[in-house]
Amino acid sequence: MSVTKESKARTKVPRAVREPQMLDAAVAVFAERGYHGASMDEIAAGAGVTKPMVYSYFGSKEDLYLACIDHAGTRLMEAVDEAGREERDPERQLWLRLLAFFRFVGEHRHEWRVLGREAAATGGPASEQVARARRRVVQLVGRQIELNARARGAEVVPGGEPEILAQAMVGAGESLADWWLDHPEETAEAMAGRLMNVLWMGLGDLVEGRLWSPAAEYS
Amino acid sequence: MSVTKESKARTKVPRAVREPQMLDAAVAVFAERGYHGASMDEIAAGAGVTKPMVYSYFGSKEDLYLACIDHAGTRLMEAVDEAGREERDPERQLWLRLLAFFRFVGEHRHEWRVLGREAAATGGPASEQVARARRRVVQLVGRQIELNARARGAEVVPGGEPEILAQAMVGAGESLADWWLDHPEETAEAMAGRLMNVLWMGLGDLVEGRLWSPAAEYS
Amino acid sequence: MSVTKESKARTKVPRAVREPQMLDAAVAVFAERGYHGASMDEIAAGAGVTKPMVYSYFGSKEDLYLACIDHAGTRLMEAVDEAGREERDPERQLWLRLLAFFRFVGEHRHEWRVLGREAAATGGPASEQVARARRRVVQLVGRQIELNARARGAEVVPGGEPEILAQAMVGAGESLADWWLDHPEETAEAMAGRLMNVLWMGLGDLVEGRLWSPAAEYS
Amino acid sequence: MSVTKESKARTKVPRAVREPQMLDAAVAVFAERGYHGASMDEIAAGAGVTKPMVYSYFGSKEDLYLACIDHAGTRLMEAVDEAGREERDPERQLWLRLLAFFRFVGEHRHEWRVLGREAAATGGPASEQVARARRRVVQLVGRQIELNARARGAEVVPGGEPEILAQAMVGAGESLADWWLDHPEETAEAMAGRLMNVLWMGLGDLVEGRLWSPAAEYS
DNA sequence: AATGAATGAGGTTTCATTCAT
DNA sequence: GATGAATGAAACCTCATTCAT
Repeated sequence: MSVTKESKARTKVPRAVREPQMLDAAVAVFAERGYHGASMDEIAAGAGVTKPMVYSYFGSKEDLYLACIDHAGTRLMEAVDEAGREERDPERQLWLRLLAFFRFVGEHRHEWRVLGREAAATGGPASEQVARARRRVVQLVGRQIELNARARGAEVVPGGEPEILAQAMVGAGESLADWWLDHPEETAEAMAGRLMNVLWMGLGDLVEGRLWSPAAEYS
Repeated sequence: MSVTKESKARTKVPRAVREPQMLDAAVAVFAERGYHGASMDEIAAGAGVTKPMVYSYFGSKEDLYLACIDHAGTRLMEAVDEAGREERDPERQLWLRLLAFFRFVGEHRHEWRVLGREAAATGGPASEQVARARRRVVQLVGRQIELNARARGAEVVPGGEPEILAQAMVGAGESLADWWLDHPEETAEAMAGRLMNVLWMGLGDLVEGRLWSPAAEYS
Repeated sequence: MSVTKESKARTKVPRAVREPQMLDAAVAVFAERGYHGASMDEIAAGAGVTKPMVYSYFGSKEDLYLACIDHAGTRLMEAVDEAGREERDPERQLWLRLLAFFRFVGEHRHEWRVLGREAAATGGPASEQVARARRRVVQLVGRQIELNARARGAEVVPGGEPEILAQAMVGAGESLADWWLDHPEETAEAMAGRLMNVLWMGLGDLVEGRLWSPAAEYS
Repeated sequence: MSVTKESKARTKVPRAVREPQMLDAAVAVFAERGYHGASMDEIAAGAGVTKPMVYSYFGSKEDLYLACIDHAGTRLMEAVDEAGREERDPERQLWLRLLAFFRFVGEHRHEWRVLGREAAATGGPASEQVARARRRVVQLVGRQIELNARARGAEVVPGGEPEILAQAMVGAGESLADWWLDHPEETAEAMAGRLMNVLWMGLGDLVEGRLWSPAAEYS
């Protein structure tokens, strides 16, 4: 008399399971289409639920977008933060974190995309949230730079506040990441190395043959 | 006695005048809202005409977008190209062009925006056009780097092909430009100087106090 | 106390009910205005729903049109086919089917209209579908003619392939049907009789006083 | 000093030349797209003039349409009328006029199309005009039938008023004409012969081998 | 006589959002 | 908790029609 269980197995999935599914689907769609181009229909379909479910969980399109920003920002911060936690040498710590950044970008393209500048074009109050999340990343990089400066004995970084340099660094990183997408034969290590070279040694040193290389200083 | 001219003079403006008006309005709206977020109604209103006029002149939203890309890309290229045409010293040429770039960005925020990465999210054949325009910019920067490397005696730039470095450089520039928008108290010279510092001397030099400065070398 | 049921009962009608409602409304509007002249607004209003519902059910105007063609074509075929299924005498079978055709036209003017030549003017892939549906009707008539010819001992119908004669027959039928619309005092039997006369006996016989009449042969 | 004449040769074309050009273009577009589907832009372009010219000549889209109907109707009437003017034998006269009809259709597909049933679907006051034009054709055919009946000694045509038979005849003719478009290997003579067979001899005679043939009776 | 420029109204289609079950 | 059904608003685009030159 009992019906087989699989006939209608889509009922009563706990929130803890449904929510991440939706977030993932939303991140993927937002990354691919942008905020305005994304449709709640596609997001719901991608998560395997119906639209009213999405609304019941996240309230509105904008709120869902904010949740995506939070989600992606937090995960990126965690990955980068954890990467150099044990390391005491600031230069090596920077390297480890740059590497973690590129690995994150490589493995979570979608997440990084929604943090990118494209997202800021929304215009509504979501722009603020995106800007805040991005600023957190930039600040983290800024602190790292400051640390390195202090380690070398400089009280402040000359030539610009650390945050400005960090801004440039993050932009360079994102740009390189984009280039990476079209050249998947490169490794995260190679990409991180390039960024380290550009920023750490400067073009000036590069053209005179002074190369920064992880192998030269760390086993 | 005479009314201000702008109040309601919307009759019979020749095409050569209307078209740039529309292009400007379109660039402004696309920059502010992104491709998907922009509405033809708003663009038309911004140009002081009705929608059908815009369609009669540009055919479709996508075609209008392409025209904007072309317009902005060409103007940027011209500005940067002309800046260093007379200069023979590659380093100073790079500086002049960086400066021209920032001046262009400062004076044509909208134009630069539509060339940014956001534009690539359209998905249609417009993405190709945007990518092409951006690649032209990157290639120009790449050639500049190569020139500088050769001037210093290096056959090739170590640490990565010039195009990759250019990619990072453009990204850093765009990121700095964004930061600039929130800090308008800075001058284009200061911004260009910062980018020059980051890229030319390298963080490594910066933290040891070696500063590149235009004032030091050029009167 | 109770209000009439039809006033505003627009909530939650299941798909199996709404779809035919929409089809009927669409057939009516397409018949009256033609494909280009019909507006989705009017169709939706006719079905008592809003436009998005129509799109959600049928996808696009052209798809809705195709569905109408299918619907009408199938119903006409069924009516005509069923009419003579039990009859063994070919002549009487033809008569029964002609009668069924006119009855269908009389009771479903709209359906017949959308199958008419007007439909072919769409230009898109819908024209193909309309042509196919019409061809099915013509083929059915053609087979009927062939049957009659064989029953009278003729191997082939002289004077033209059956399909061509069927083509003329269908055209004559449609034209008579149109005339009928302006002269509703006539019965379907009278109309079918006229067509039978024209086609069966030929003008040549008619002018010599040889009349075919159902009453003369069938009680 | 004098400019070459060809540079701007589109000024001052007399009305007697322009008007037929426009009518022809309009007939072509209306025939291909139907009333609603036709655009004044396409018509103007097809005539090689600008839209305001069309409006100055014909007033409105509907008026232009009416003019097309008139034009086509008149030309068809003239062609058919002239065909049998000298002929005294009614049967041969019918044959000559049927032939003229098919020749007209073959050579002026567009004109015939706008007289077809498709045109009646406009809904506005134009429908009346179309109906009137069509009725003129049907009446002409009707008179022809009556003439033939009288020639054979019948006072009235039994089995239906001549106009009804004419209606069927015209419908059959139009349908055959449509079929003809897909089978251009047939000649106008063959088509007219088929229609003559269907209508004159009747299926009843055909299936018994009694064929009407122009060669048998007329050289 | 002729036209480039311009528009208001209306077309199809999509989308975020909400009921009623 | 979950969903099919439904909608209002707004998007892109077209078209018949009219001025001003």
